[in-house]
Amino acid sequence: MSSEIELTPTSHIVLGLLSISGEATPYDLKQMVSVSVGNFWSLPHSQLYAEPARLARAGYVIEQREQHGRRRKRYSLTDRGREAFQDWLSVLTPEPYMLRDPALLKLFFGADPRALAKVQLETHRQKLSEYEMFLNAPIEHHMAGPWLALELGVRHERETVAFWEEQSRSDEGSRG
Amino acid sequence: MSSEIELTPTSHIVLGLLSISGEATPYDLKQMVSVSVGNFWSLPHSQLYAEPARLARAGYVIEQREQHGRRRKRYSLTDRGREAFQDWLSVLTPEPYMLRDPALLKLFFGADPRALAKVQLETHRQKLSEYEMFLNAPIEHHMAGPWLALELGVRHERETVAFWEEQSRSDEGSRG
DNA sequence: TTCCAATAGTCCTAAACATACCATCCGAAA
DNA sequence: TTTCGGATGGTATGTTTAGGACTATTGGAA
Repeated sequence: MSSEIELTPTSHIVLGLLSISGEATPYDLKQMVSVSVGNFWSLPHSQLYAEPARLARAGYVIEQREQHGRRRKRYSLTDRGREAFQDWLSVLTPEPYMLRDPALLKLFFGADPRALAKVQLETHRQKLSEYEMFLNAPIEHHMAGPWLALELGVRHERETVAFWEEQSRSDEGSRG
Repeated sequence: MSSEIELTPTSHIVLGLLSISGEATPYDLKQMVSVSVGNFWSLPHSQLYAEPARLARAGYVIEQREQHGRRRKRYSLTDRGREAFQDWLSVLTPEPYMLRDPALLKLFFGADPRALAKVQLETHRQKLSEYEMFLNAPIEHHMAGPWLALELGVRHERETVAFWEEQSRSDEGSRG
């Protein structure tokens, strides 16, 4: 029965969140994503409805409808799903990462750095302070993984803010 | 005639490269991308065949076949294309940036940081030294945009390398 | 003169994207 | 007791992308 599908990053996010939470509706997933992985791996919420269904068809998760109210779909891992997730976690190959920053693109193609900086600083400072709030929150019980990911996020943001600050200070007429 | 299309980041990359080079075949674009924007905005080479054609249909570029040899298609900007590109360059909105790093995803979901670090260090050190070679290259004539983009790239890489170095040094059993 | 590597281009399918739209629930106020 | 709005929850749809697999052309060396 279970048709063969390719497990994509999206798949692993769903599997991972289910392995943390035990079970979840797409809406739950959406909430979880928005405060965690969503910070560094954005995906449209529609994916969080489509992907679990796809995983269910292939036997990685099971789908059960709630009995009352909206009869929402709740998903949880099957053994196959658990296994697939662990496999993915433990295979450490140098997969390509990808940074996509429209501002960087504009910078590259010659947009005015100072003008760009003005807008970028706003965005990135805000992001940074959001992250730092998490970092400084008095939690004694945190999971190592998310914590480390957050730390790298903060470092990137700090560096980015520093960069744009320099740009915003740089004087014009220094063309090569 | 020219059907209306949405200009995507890919479109702007093509327009931008054409505005720099005057004209180019898809293969040329491919080469250009691979040593420039490709470093921070990856796209499959097939896009560089499809996108110019799409832009041609909408009147942003014109397509002319070479007369001899392979009769390749050479593209160049129309006025409309030039204009659209400048418009894009000058509109500075806080568009979202995106970092997608499978390693970060694994880190988040609990992969062993030290094991991850081993692989990541290799990749990122290599990338960094590649960038630094560019930076140190004795060029007196460089364009400001690419140079700045490169600089930010280097800073990101340095930060990333530093992070993974710390992870690879961290001792195990320090769980919260 | 055929063989190979580099060059150059095409095509296909699944997945991702974006976003608009639709439906349900619940509590407050009219 | 209706009705209204906001939060919750979900679906549908048309493009675009991803990313290979595949094909073709060319020039040179054996």
